[in-house]
Amino acid sequence: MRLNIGGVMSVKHSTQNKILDAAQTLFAETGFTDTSLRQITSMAEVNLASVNYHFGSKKELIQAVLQRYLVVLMPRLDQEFTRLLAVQQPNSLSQVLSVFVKPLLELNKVHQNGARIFLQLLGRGYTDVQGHLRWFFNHHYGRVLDKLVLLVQQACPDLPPSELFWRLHFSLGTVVFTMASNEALAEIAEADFNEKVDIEGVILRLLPYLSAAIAAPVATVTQLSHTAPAMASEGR
Amino acid sequence: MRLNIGGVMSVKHSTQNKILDAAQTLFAETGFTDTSLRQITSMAEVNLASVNYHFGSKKELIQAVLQRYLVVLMPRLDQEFTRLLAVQQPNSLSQVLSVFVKPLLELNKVHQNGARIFLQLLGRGYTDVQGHLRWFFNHHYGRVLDKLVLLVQQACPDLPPSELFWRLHFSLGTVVFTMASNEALAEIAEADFNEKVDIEGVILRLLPYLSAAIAAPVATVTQLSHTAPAMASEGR
DNA sequence: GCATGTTTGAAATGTACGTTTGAATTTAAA
DNA sequence: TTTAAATTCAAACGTACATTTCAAACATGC
Repeated sequence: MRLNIGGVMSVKHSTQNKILDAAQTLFAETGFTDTSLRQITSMAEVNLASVNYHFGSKKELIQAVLQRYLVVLMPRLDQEFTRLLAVQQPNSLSQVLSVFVKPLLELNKVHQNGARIFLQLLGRGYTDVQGHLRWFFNHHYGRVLDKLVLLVQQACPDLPPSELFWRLHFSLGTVVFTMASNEALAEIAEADFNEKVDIEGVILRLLPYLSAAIAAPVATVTQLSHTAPAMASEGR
Repeated sequence: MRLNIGGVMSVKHSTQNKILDAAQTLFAETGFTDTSLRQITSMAEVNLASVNYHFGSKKELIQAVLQRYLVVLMPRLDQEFTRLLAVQQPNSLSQVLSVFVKPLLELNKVHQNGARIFLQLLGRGYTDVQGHLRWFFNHHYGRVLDKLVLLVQQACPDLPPSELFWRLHFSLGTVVFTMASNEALAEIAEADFNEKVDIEGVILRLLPYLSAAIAAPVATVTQLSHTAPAMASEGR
């Protein structure tokens, strides 16, 4: 297993990269388990065995596809979070969420449509039952996300920690699902509203939605009992 | 293929129902494609061939699993929507969203933990690439959801239709993703916050979040250009 | 230009899947 | 009790999959 540095063939069109390019496209479209190595290698026009030769297994190929983007994105995000944490005044929620925009869109430099593809892959990673991906992600990048939680906590001091936990996961769901079904949604939007929406358009639509959602007033017991017959153990 | 009405064996423990019960559990946990008929039939303690005998194919089994809940839920929702549409004053957004709570929780009468299982299945149906499910759903229940769109439109008259389209799908993502990963989330919540949360608790936490999100102020061009370098074609 | 390590190629291996088959068994009506 | 239909059962079928194998082709350093 060699890395082909300075070989006659450019790194861009090496077998490894042809595999990664085909894999990310098919993974984003169809999901990890529903994409076979045969589809990948035939789209990449390489031999079936080369996947196992270069990456070891399908599992490791999936991780390699994600790593291409994560090694660019996460340090950028970490840097932004650290910067925001350093300022004296706590940042507003929309300020905090806005720092995602640039680093995400810069993934387009990693690969054409990199931002869209990465977010779709992220969606697949969470909804396909890829246990190893959850571990992989938390193990490598858990620290970075802790900073995000801290920032949101500072922006919404009235939000109980458990409520914040749920709302951040609600928000993750919003993003991840939107990106997983991005293709279908964009098609409908164009057909019904004659509105061409790219990944940047979607991200910018998400920001005010998520800002308002995360900072929403916490429901009180009396409010809730108006709308539902029984109550969960709220006042613990 | 017979229907076993009034036989000596109660309908509840008929082969068909044993299959449906095992299938819904495994489908909700692992997804449709990642659950094999062999897993289902061995959990249900029935013969492998009985799935194809009673349901025809795996595809039709998936639809039958969902139908058990949809035939109960959708008429109830339709009734609630129609009622709200009949009143003179437009309803508030939280009023509109609240009508989901009761019908959803009544799915617990269909089966133990029916509400949770149904919502998990719904999530799987949207994230697994089951094209036939999208068709099946729209074909049978598209009319009901049109009423929901109308209600939200009345509750948020300032929201442009295309923005409402996106926000409703964002919200669908929130719900669907939350339910798909409900198990993991509930575990973390209990470990980190010593907080036992059932499906009702999650639904009630979702309501204020979604209300605020859908009704969020629409970002203006000037607001957006502060947070991002380039602009999508917003003022179409 | 030879030798060595790297990469590709075609074929085969073993496993798991959805589905089908046909005989055996159970059920319920006559 | 007889009889015909409905259901269950074990086994097999054909297909698709990830992975392995090993020989051929290739590149690279001496």
